[in-house]
Amino acid sequence: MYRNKGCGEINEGDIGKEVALCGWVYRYRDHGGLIFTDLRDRTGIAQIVYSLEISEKVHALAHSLRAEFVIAIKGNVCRRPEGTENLDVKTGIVEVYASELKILNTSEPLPFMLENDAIVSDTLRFKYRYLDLRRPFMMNNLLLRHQTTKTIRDYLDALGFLEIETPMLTKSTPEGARDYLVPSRLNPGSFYALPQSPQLFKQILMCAGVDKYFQIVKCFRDEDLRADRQPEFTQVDMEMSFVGVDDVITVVEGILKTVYEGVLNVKVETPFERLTYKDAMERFGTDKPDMRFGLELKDMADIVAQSSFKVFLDVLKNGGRVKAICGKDMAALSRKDMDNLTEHAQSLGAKGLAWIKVKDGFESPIKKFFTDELLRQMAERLGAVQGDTMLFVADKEAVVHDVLGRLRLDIAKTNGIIGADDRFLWVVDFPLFEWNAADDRFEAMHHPFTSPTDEGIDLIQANKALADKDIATLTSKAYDIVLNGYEIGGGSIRIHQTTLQKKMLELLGISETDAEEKFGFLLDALKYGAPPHGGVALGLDRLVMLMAGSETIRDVIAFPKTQKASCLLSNAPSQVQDSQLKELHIKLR
RNA sequence: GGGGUGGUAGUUCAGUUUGGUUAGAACGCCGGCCUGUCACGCCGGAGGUCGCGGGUUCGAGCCCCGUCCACCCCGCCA
Repeated sequence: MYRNKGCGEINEGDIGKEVALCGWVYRYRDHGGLIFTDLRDRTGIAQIVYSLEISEKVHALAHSLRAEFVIAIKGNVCRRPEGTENLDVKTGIVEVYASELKILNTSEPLPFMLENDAIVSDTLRFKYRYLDLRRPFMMNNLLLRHQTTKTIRDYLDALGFLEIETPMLTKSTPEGARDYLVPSRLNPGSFYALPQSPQLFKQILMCAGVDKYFQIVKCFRDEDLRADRQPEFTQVDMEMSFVGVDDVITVVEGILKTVYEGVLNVKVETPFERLTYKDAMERFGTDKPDMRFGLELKDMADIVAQSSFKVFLDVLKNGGRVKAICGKDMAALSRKDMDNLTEHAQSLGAKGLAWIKVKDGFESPIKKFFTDELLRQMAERLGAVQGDTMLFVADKEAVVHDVLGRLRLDIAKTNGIIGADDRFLWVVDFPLFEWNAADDRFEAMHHPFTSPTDEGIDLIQANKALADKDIATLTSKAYDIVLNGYEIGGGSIRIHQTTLQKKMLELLGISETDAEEKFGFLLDALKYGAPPHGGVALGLDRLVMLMAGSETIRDVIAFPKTQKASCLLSNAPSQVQDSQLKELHIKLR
């Protein structure tokens, strides 16, 4: 027997007992006649004492211990002498007097220190991930992720969901992200694609009568990486039959509430707040607003229309928008600061950034175009008080929202006004289509199987040719779940009738042959009694990242990839032998 | 594809503005001392392809050109 307790599990109840512990030497403090080591395993840290009075032999051996040696000890648990307790450590009331010590393995000096707060470059962390993961906060992230998936599995199981696996070697889909391709040896010139999501298969499971499906599953998208995006990531994928939007939302709210309360012990109020896509864009300039602070975008058109500022007036005349946000405490910024901020806004696509400081009256290069009354009205609408700066963007609506939405985030971060509590939000009523100017056609905003709202269905099935502007106003039964400004999930009610699905594909400009080729198997399945169904997928990595209070999903993925999508631990991707390529009928260019 | 930040000892960084003797610090590492430490302490020591390649120069960590890697962002991510 190596051990009968975890290092972090010994406590006052063990005093007087002999325990056997195993683990890594986290730190050693050699006082000559008395040696202490902090012994670490997954459960925590225990202080081991090696004393000449217990065993000269053990004491001598302990002298040779170094960081990250793997050892097994036996010894008596004792209360620490009064005044030497360490209340920062869970086991800090007690210590173990080693009567036996076995060195199970030695360790070379480490490439970096394992302290929680040690700053280590990502390059080293990824190359020596097994060392990085030994750090308590990383081990905690693994634990947190496990507890989260376990809680979700249990919760969905209790609701009658079946966990079903879908293929990893599947078919390339025409829309969406770039696919990872896998060559088929048995079918020269043909390729599988790794799934971007199990979308079609889960809908087909509904056609099979599975009723409630879920899967915690890897998905793959060959796109550029970000702090919150990896090429392979994990979805909690779900699909349900005979449900509407509210049914799906209720399940997700139940999951998140249970996870937060069960894993983090944080109380969560349901139902979550909901915003329509339109309101989210109007008020926050984004479809994934961070609700932990205000600084909302305000429409200024009616006020600035009364001014003589030609820039604003021209924008309004051309159908553009003039909106503003309140830059808290930004009146103290210098002219140069404001120039930098303007440059920043321009880099985001704005033509410029107009500002009016509230500072013993108003101060601005454009002040002369506004009467005092108009300035007062604008400050009032924005809630701008002494010390604040009003920031204006005038442009096409999309630019105004994008620029102000980002500035809003920047300002909140700089001023530290982001609330401490996590804020869940549903964004609903997404547009059904999105205009793709580059390809000169409409695209599905969510995906081509998303159901329009009921009014939309009526319109589409009225069998009249729809004008582009009508198509653009159609909304869908799609929903996103947003947490602290991150999209942590999304889904929709699907189309379950062949006729409507065909209409949709038509509107998307996907030919019948193409549709048949790409996802004919779904269209077929809809013919044979497909039930109404809908679902959702949660981004597990992002959810756990936010639960862990981390800034990047790499911290909650055991073996993440770099920004160039390589694995520094295994050195993937790598070249392969010519013979392998030959078997796969592939010739490199 | 584009913009930005960084790369100097095992690690984290300073040194680059203004080119000039032997490239520093802290932590870690090695040796010694130490019986109540917990980031133990004290004494001593070792440790460098300044990412890589080229150029300018009497002389390059520092200037110029190229390139690689990591990170952040834009595009992209239904």
